[in-house]
Amino acid sequence: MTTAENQNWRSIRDELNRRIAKRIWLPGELIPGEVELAEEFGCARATVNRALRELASTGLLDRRRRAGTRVARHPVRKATFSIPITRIEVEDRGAAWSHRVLSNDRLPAPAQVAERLGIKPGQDLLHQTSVHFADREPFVLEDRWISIDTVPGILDVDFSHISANEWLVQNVAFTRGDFVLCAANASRTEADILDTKPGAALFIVERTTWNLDMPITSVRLAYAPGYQVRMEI
Amino acid sequence: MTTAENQNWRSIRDELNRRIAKRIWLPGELIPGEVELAEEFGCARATVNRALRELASTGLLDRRRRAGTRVARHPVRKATFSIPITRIEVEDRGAAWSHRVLSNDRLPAPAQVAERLGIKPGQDLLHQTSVHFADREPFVLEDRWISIDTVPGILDVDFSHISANEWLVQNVAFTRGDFVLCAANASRTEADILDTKPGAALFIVERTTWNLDMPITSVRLAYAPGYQVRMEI
DNA sequence: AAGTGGTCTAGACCACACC
DNA sequence: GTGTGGTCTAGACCACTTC
Repeated sequence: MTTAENQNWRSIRDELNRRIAKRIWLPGELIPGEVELAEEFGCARATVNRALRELASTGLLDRRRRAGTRVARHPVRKATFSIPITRIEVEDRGAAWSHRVLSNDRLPAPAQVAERLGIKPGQDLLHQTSVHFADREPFVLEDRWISIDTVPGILDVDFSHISANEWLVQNVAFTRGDFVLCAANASRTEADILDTKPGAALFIVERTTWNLDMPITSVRLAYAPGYQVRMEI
Repeated sequence: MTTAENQNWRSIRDELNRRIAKRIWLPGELIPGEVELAEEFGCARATVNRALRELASTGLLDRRRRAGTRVARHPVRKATFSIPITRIEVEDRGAAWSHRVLSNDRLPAPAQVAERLGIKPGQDLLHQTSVHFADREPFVLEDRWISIDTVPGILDVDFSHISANEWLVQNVAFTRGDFVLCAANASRTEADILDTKPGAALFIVERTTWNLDMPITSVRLAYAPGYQVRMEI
């Protein structure tokens, strides 16, 4: 019965994955329990558990106490989407990064921004707009609101060499973030800044982050045409 | 030293997360080893290991043998991006789903499609274009190439009630996928189909999937204006 | 060489969900 | 009640990396 000893959890995961891929186990089907699989693979139950947990975390299996483990009927697979520092994102593309601050003002929070951050409208925030460049070509336009309450140090930062993005990432940890991805036509102003035509399709990322329920920043990133996000599963 | 017994790995994870968020441990700093943390929390090393592994998997910690565990300097955090069945995506928005097949032809693979799928140009594929509707409003335009070799059954499917998307998800497991997200201006044809104006900014998803190195399908999804992808960390 | 994380074991008890 | 997964333990050996 034991066909292979010295299995590690990865090889067990791969074998179970194969059985799902090859439809040896059909969607919705109950698969053997941890104890039975441990016997089959000649390993401890904890090792099988590790493999099953990984597959469940990618959406391939549904696990419930008492009910057992089933192959997911609607395999809503999950891909990871990473949030890099813009400077590093540019440099990873083999380009030289630079940036320019367009505006930097203390302003009361507009209603929409206050709602996103979960604060009272009118609270003092730092509003900054800036452009990041890749080899002198506009790369992304950043429109950012920062909570002065949470991040008082932001008022003393010299933004000539470090962007608000990178300063925040390095100086303020965040525990929670909301993200919205969408597409939008460039306004005249955006087109001018990004060196494109009004109406050009821009990839937009809106990101709001908190640190333990303290709002940090809400930012809208408008990427120059041609920008792509790549992911793998 | 032991401040709390009966800790589970989640509470240990949360406590370590708090120390990172509060900058008790600074970015780049070496944190105590597993043995030491296990003593502090009064639990087994494996329990601490579980908590540390979770934090490392979200990008908050960098772990290396011999070198120890450090707080990530550039916390490239990861969000999960799920790949739903379009029908379910529409219904989750409280709308009624329907779809219409615009074309369905056996064609030799164009070079670009062949390259994406990793097959020889000219190989026979099924090319299908279709529109999904949400409450009779165009939702997404789908341009799909399917490998007949890998999925011969696709030729016998009645697409009047099930979309290729859903049929494939339910009938062909996939083990690997590439995704590209970007924005594009609607062509005249796309605008007509999606009931918008030429030039409108469309959110584009290009997705290619394989099952154990057998190519399944490559699809380009052009979402009607207003579409957003939401994620949380 | 030595210290760190990576993994595995054998066993145990618990929580939950279905009976 | 009862069976399943969820978690924990105490110990062990291994793999990798830095010294």
